[in-house]
Amino acid sequence: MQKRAVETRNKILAAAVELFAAGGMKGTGVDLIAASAGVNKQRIYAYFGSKEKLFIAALTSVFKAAEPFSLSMLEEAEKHPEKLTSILLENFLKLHESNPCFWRLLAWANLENAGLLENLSRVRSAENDGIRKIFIRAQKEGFIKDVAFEHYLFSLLAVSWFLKSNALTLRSTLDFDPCAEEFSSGLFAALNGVFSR
Amino acid sequence: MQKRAVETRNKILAAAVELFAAGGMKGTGVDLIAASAGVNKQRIYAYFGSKEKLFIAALTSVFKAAEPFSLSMLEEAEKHPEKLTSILLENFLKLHESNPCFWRLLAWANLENAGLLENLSRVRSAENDGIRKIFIRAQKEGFIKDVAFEHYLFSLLAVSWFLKSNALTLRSTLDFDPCAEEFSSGLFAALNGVFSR
DNA sequence: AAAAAAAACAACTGGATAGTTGGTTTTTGT
DNA sequence: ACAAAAACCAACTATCCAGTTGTTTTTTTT
Repeated sequence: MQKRAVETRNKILAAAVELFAAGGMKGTGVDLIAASAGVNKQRIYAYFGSKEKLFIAALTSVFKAAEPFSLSMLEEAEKHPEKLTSILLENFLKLHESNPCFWRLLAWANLENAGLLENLSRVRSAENDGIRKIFIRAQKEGFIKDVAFEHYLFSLLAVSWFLKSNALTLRSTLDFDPCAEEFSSGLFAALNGVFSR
Repeated sequence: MQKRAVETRNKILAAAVELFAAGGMKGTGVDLIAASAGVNKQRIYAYFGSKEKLFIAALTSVFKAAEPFSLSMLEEAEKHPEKLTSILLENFLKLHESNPCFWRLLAWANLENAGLLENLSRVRSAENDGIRKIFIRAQKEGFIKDVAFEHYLFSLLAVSWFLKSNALTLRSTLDFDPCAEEFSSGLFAALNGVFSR
């Protein structure tokens, strides 16, 4: 594949990420993606085969884009194991905010394309292993309560996810505003507290 | 409106809840809903006006259906304030499992129809006030750590939601299985622990 | 400069689907 | 029994959209 081909492929992928994140798979037309990428329609079929395959490509693409983030996070956590919980939460949230397509694409996939999620493989398992090591060290050094790593990680992922995915519903259902910056910072501090010994 | 009319209206609503939960709004045809309800198509337009209005009706319907659940939960928590955390978590999860359309419809709405969520009003704020009272009592009696109620409730809602909404993605991303029953029970016990004094 | 790859243009197929319309039948209240 | 409400049937419009095809133009490689 020539350079130009790679470029147009990337243009398509970028547009697909953006538009699929906004409208989901059923809600986004192939013609729209082509137009938005400034590319002819058949290029999509030439490079991706079908709308569904393009969606999968978009999904794995945002997954990979989220990786480099985690390295700097691990370094920071290594230096301050006593703040592990809030460091993780803040970075998960930052990841969501710097890459707004991530949670939406993932949420769409969970609803629309439950079947094709198995192919995602465990891209992130390396990162999770990194977190686990620090977690165990922090636990041994007495900074963190005696809970299983799985339960710990799951809770933090859940909180940061929920903060983004259900903000709208919660705002109208609860009597406090989870979108406010002071809410998330307070929440992170509180969780850091409860997980500390 | 006569009895029969109410019945067909309900048949339509029930089918809509089921099908919209499965396929979302864009992914579910009006003809399909009509067929599944065993009802003629125009009845839908006669009683609901449009597909979108039917969706809103379906959404508010599952919201109301989730209410009676919370009363028995509050009674249970009242008796065992020291187990408040796991009681809440178990009941949130039970609510999701006994009403599988709830989280899916809500998730669809968060993605597809962000705009129309404001009308949901605070159906559940009464329940939340009930939980808050017990929480504060449990805190005064020394069962629960010194965290704000908002942060506490939010974390529990997040965990129980995440358990359902992202089960598929997590299964292929993490190296443990959040769908397993022993995972959720372990998780609940762990959280009950960390929030206890 | 010629061959090959990449991309564009444009029109088309076929299927699905929201919402409408007009006429007929069944059920229900009185 | 009769009138009104409820429901059915069925065809129709208009539109949108995934995927295809054939042809022509541009770019790259050699």
